Amino acid sequence: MKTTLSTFIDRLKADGHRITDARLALLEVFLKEDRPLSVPEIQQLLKKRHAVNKTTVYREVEFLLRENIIVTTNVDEKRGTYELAGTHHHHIVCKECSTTEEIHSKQLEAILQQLEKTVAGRGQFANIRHTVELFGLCVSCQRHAV
Amino acid sequence: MKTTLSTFIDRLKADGHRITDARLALLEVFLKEDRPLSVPEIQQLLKKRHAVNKTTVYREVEFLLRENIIVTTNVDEKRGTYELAGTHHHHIVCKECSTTEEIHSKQLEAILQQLEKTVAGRGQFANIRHTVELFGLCVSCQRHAV
DNA sequence: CTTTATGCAAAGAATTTGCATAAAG
DNA sequence: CTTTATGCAAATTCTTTGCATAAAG
Repeated sequence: MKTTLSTFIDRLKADGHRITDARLALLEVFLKEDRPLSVPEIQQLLKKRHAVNKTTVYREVEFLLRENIIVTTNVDEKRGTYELAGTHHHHIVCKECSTTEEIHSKQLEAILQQLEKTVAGRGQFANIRHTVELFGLCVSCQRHAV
Repeated sequence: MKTTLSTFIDRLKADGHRITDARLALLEVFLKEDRPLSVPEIQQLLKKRHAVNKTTVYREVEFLLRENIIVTTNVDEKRGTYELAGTHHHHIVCKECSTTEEIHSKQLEAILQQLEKTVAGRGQFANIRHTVELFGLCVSCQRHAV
């Protein structure tokens, strides 16, 4: 199934949530960018179309997490980063300039699922999710390297 | 090979770096705790033996990263976390209380190596490293869950 | 109307920077 | 001595909180 704005709107309405300008704006940004975004980045991107207050962005991100519309990624050590949930995949991120590419590996996914099952089986943890990120130096930054 | 304090000291001396109290204290904490630590955590732990200024901790962490003595982990979305480099492994972290357990999987490691090789082969990224973290709810937090 | 979302201001963390001093070797 | 490391204060950046107002349905 394809992820579109109206899918999300329907889902939220069905669960009795309100459709507000800010909420729509956030969803559009996530759909358009289709990559991990931090709150400051989202705010920056929103300035162009429909400025949303910092606090509201933080709260809306929490809301979208609760609704399982977005998930946490770990492409930035120091800031929370989020992306649409449907599109589960991993990234390779440039250590210097943060350029991001997606990585797809069925094999990796399979191993991770198995691992999660094993860990869950031990009974120590439930409700497991994972993040996998690769980091490297992109071509352009390799050239400019010292 | 076992990782001991004197190994690190020798390595640093050999590279012409100074052995200072703060540097030793940081190394000891990393060796003792053997888990991902954030700068605020390190500072807290150091208070007991040999208090080190915040700024110094940040700078020392950068130094140890440059020397490849510690590496970045991603167990905390919002803060930088670091652990000794030799002991490469992954973690499962409780979303609620941050209790951490190690995860070892040769299979996972093998896939990741292969993946890194593939990505490197495309020529777009060099010098690749990865982070893998699982997140879940630990037994104790499952009980207290709403 | 009633509830949920928003914005603003202020507080709290985490991280970084500049500069003067101290300590290592 | 010379270089490298340290500490302190101040500035930045990211995130959270309280409270009053606005908007959704």
